[in-house]
Amino acid sequence: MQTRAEDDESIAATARAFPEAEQVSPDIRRPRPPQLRDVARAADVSISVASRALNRDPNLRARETTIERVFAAARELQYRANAAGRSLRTRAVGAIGVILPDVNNPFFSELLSGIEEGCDENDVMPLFGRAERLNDNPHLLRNLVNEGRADGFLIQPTDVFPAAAFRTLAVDRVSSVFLNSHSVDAQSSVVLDDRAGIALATRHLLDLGHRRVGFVGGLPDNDNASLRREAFEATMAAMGLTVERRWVTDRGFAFADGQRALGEMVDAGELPSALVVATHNAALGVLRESLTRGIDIPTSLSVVSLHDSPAAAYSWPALTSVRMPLRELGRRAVSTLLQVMDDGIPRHEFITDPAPHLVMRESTRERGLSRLHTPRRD
Amino acid sequence: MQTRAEDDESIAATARAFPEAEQVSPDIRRPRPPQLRDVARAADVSISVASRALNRDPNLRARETTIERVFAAARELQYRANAAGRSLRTRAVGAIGVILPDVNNPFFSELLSGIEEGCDENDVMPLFGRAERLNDNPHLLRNLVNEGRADGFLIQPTDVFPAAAFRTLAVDRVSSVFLNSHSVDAQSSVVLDDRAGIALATRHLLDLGHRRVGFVGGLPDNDNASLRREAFEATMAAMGLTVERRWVTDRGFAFADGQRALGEMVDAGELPSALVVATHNAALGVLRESLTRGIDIPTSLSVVSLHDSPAAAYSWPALTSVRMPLRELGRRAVSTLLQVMDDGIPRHEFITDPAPHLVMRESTRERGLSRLHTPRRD
DNA sequence: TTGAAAGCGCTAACAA
DNA sequence: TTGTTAGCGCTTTCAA
Repeated sequence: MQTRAEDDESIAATARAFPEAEQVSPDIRRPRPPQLRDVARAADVSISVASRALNRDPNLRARETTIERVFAAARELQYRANAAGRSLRTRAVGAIGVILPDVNNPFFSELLSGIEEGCDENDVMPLFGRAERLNDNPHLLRNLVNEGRADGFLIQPTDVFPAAAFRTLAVDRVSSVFLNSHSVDAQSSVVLDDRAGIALATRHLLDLGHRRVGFVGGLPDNDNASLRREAFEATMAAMGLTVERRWVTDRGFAFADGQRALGEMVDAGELPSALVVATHNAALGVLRESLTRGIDIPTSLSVVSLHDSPAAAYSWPALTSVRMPLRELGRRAVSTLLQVMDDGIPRHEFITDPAPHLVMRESTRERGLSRLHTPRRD
Repeated sequence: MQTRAEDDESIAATARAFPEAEQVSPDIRRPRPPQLRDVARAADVSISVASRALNRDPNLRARETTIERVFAAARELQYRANAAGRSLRTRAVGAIGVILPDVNNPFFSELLSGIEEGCDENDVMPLFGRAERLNDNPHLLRNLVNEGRADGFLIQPTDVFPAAAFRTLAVDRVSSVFLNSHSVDAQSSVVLDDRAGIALATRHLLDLGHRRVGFVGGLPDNDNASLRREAFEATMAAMGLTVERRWVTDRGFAFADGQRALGEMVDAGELPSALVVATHNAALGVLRESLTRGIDIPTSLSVVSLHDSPAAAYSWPALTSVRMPLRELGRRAVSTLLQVMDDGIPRHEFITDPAPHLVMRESTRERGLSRLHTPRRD
């Protein structure tokens, strides 16, 4: 039996642990979610029949009515299999890590939708992570795997990525699919038809009568950047046009790179009459720099970019761009990853359908036409 | 001993199970991650001592060297506790769902960083989800809980949110914290000092000599919008200034709402000399509309917005804005959620530190000053 | 100061 | 056609 002092201390300890316990009613505890055994009981079958019915085990030879009873019970109870129990048994957690750089890049919105669609279709859970986080926490990917939180990864690499973080994936033999990366060390990949996109953008300018066409590209040692530049040069060459060196830049894919590219072209002398910009953010940078420098787009310079986004409609002037099938990229990336996880065989998928599509806005115009809309007064 | 026929059948079965096994070398299998038993063996202790040492169980009375041995072994093996095993036992998974609208809103980048920081500090895993997804899949949150994938939620609600999806959280007694929502039905919340932010923006304009100041606000039945509008009116009143009705709009927080607000103000007649815009995207819309309509910012109209983002530096002209402590909001939201999950007591936190901070760019100017930088030619 | 063992929810091998 | 049961990796109670 406790003394009075002990009673007091015990009460005090309780009070410290629950400083506002009086505000919490005891029945506020969250009820236990329904379990497989509840479903089995409700359907009047054994737990194992319930499990095999819900998982559509082909080896289960049961009456159709029995199976239907199980499903009805599961629906009724809003049963969802506990992920931990299942994962412990199956050594797979039904979740994939999705590592993207720079989540606020406006063009990701559609990619994210596609990935979520693919996940919904295949009943897996996406775990989104910003690539920046790998800098603070280089073991993140390995930890995710070792903790059994992710079965595989979707990764969009960039120039500024900690490549070492991805090496460990190969070492640990974790399935991963790279998004729109033509880099050779991708184990598996799903890529867009960048070549067709750039060709479409370039031909658009040629169709408008432009002949002095420049190219704002990515860093020279980036595989995607080289591919896009080659596609530009090939399209020009197919028309019998040569590309002036001074009108081709390779500063990078970011907003500031686009600003710098246009600035340097201006400083170097005469401008081309039109520019293909290899990526969306750089094109926004070009637009911004043209405002700063008083270059009128599209009257004196037409600009078209690879990749579209909502921000393209918001810019000044609204940006003409080539819309790439990013939603499809996301969906296919998920299904490809699941296949790779299933059989361990690397795959390289190429998305040609739907094809790239030109979205005409205000930043391109026929060569030599004067602008139509209200000029900004000064 | 097996017969030849049995051998054959066994081989056939293997082939069926691994249809393209010849392409996969046998050692390509992913090695089993280290387990607690491996750590225990390496440290020469029992599995239970290892567990209690790693979890810093205060009831464990063990030699310091023993504990150190366990940690050394864990480090050596890169041990990470399997989440499924732990979760099965503890009924908590160490993950929180983070539901945000409109991931590509540029201002989220900093909020996301803060949330990830908070998660790293507390060793929990964020599961990001776009609110749009709740439309396709209204049971998402409940499923996440019933599957044992998330222990609680961080939610940023908006006008277009399926409120019903959140009701179920309360019904199911799932801990959740609302981000910067002053809405009354938030069980718990962490909010910024919007009032101070709006006051700072307004005073900035007043300090520049503006007296005819307008306000571009959110929808009238949005709690945050009302609060911001009241703060604006209070700051004006404190200076003895009245607010003209026609210079106050309540179209909403989106880009297009800002465009529409300015358009309607222009159509209605004389403009104020300065505008406080209650949110970032709407301010970008105001800037865009001013270009369309040939209104020179900041010469004829100064614009300042609540909330800053990288896009503010990219707009034309670069947007002067009030930087709110979004990173801190993210960090505190995580720690608050963990507290609520721990004791079930709702909390309402108010972030005043760091204080809102004015970021001067190009969209505000002293009343009556002509512009300094190179005008855009026409 | 340390260890043995039960049991979390599920799947699948095996038994009936 | 259906049921019983072992065991996935971990934490924690209880015993030593």
